[in-house]
Amino acid sequence: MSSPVTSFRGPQVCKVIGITYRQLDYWARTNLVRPSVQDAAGSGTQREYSYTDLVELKVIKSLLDAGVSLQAARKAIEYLREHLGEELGSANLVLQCADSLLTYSGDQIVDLLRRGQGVLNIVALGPVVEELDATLVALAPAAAGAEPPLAAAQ
Amino acid sequence: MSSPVTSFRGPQVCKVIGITYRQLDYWARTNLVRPSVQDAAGSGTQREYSYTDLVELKVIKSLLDAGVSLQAARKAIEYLREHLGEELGSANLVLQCADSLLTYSGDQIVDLLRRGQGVLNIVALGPVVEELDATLVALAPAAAGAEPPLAAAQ
DNA sequence: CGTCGTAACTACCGGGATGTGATCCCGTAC
DNA sequence: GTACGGGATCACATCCCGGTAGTTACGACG
Repeated sequence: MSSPVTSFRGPQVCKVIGITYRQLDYWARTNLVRPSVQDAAGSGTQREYSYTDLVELKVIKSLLDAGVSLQAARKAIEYLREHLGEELGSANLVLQCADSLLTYSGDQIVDLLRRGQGVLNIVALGPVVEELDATLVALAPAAAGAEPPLAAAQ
Repeated sequence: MSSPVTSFRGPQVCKVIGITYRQLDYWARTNLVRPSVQDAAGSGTQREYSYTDLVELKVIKSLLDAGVSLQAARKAIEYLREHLGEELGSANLVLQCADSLLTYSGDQIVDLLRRGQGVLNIVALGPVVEELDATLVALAPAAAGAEPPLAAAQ
């Protein structure tokens, strides 16, 4: 029995995340998210993204939809990339000025607001990952039977 | 005894808020924040901003510093403008997708995070107004003895 | 080998936002 | 009336971002 597909080609990624190919291309070329399975090597080759890449892309898309600039999203993803091993399902990615951090309770956020000096951008990662997984399942035929590793691991 | 100055000219506003004249000009011309005391009428005239204008400008600046786009800030300010009469010192301006709202407790924010679908941008208005007032006091000579109405009212 | 489909790549363009330098215009002082 | 300072306005340039369309190149197929 063939193993589930765990890599995704560019156009599939666009469909799953809800972005244009141009955005994906620009984000790859400017080193925001390069495909970690297989990067492109010129015309005719293909980019292959991992599930983790998709999580990052999904977070970026959520931030952009919320009105956060691409520049700020870049910084946040750099931080997230260093903490992907942690339990994301219950974490919140918090952007505070140029810093990012993960919080795991509402109290932590309230505390940040009280001690902070203005603005927080908060990404609840649970819902983001859930929506990603749901989209992967819904588009499974189109994505060649791709199986969300997080869902499978649970 | 002369009454305290309660309006601010363009360059003073730039100094207080920490933005360039170009930004102030662009924001006025594009109807983000027009001076409510006296708008410009061509070269040689002067814009005069009220304290409320300064609060709005300060919130915008805080949002931009946090990486929020000007477009998203526009929406937020439209909402804030309709609720300025409320107790801002203890309120949090929360941006959720295209909607904005004011919350007054950490519990409300935690609840929004649980029920929401991704990203919140939160402006703690207390610290923003406090920093504005502190800057006005510190620059009082430059701002011709301007007195922060909120501080005076408290 | 030629053709085709697919995806990557490239170039141009436009919109948003802002920097920079120059010019315009008003109010004030002499 | 002239000069000046301050602020508004204008024009051009730059950067970021991404849309659009055309070109390039690879692998599959006959």
